[in-house]
Amino acid sequence: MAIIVDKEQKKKDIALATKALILNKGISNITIAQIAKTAGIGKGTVYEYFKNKDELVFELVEILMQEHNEQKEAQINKLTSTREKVKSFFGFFYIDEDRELREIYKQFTAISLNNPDEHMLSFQTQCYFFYEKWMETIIQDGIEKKELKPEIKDLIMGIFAFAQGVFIMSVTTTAIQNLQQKIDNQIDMLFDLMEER
Amino acid sequence: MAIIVDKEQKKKDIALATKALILNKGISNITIAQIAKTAGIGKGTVYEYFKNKDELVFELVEILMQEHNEQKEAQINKLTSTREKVKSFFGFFYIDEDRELREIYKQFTAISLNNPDEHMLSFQTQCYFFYEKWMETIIQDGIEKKELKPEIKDLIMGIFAFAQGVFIMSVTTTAIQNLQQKIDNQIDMLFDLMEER
DNA sequence: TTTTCTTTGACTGACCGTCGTTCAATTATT
DNA sequence: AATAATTGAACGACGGTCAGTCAAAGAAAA
Repeated sequence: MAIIVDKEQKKKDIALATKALILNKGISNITIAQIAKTAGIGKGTVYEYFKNKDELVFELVEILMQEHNEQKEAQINKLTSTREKVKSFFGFFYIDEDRELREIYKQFTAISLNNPDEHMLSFQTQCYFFYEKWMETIIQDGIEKKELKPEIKDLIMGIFAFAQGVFIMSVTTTAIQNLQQKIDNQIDMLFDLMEER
Repeated sequence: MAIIVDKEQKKKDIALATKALILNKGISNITIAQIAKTAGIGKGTVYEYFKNKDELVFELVEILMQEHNEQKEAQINKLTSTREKVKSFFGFFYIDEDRELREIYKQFTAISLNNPDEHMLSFQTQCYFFYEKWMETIIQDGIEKKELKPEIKDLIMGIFAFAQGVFIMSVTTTAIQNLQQKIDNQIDMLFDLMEER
């Protein structure tokens, strides 16, 4: 046999090595040559691990989202009120700590809109159901603690789409001045309607 | 003197000539050479009217959105109930007649996410405020007719973001089975809460 | 008025530089 | 020796540029 490298690990290493570059310039303004140089490898090697530039962003999204989910779960577990848990969850779209993932997510969304690639599509679908399930457990907990009316279930997933939509607007227009306020308001309105008193 | 062409008109002509191509293949999978050939002009001429490929999509969005707004306004004016007016408004995201604009809008959103170009940003911002104002007049009318409680004003713009978000999800995942149902449901829930009885 | 000259804007495609992608050669390891 | 991994030169496709061509139309001359 010969050298055996952990392909998955090296893929991650390359992606992480170019993270800063991608965050600062955007994947569409970077060349493969730059990527290779930054990662300290040859241009051809990039293609051993990635089909194309877009896949680099995909890999980064997967890595950062993994990290993010773990951190967020720990954060949310510290909270007691369901309202605060939900706000923390959607904090992704505005809190400073998540800025990097948010930037990558933005670029990833642009890629997804252009090329409905098989892998990316199924990944995004998995994410959707993962977050849906997660949110359900948070809400179910609130219902069982008699904090919330059961009808909230029908409405909570709407916040998902709302947050995503207003985030896109905040990037593509100059009309959204305070993203946090917009999202928190929506959550507050929902909870004001759905809290047991 | 020499030939004077209506630059604005010719720009529109070129954009419309390549509409089908852009709709079918997506702007990122088309070459300038193809565009020129399809429009029956030289490659250099394309650059007389457009800075780059992205601007072609921008031009198409402007043209089709103009048309769309006029048609939609006529449609909405035929309706009487505020709920139906709002549903018709957001029908943009799912009705078959708007498929072309929707496809272009999708590509335009991807472009906007990548390059926060000055002109596009201000165009999107204008659109945002235009639609906001339009929606306000529809809602105000409903309030004056005692169909709706005034509090609906705080909630209606949320539907905008929601619809945009769920539309993006319907493109980037396979989780959204029935977009129309999702949007109509949200509108119905809002109106059920906000109708005077 | 007719003819010729001059100017101008529109248009073009050959050309250039860049960049994504490939692959034959090389290196490293067992 | 055999195999895995790496590499960067080479290739080809594409976006964008620009020097030159052309047709229209006013200006000048006859």
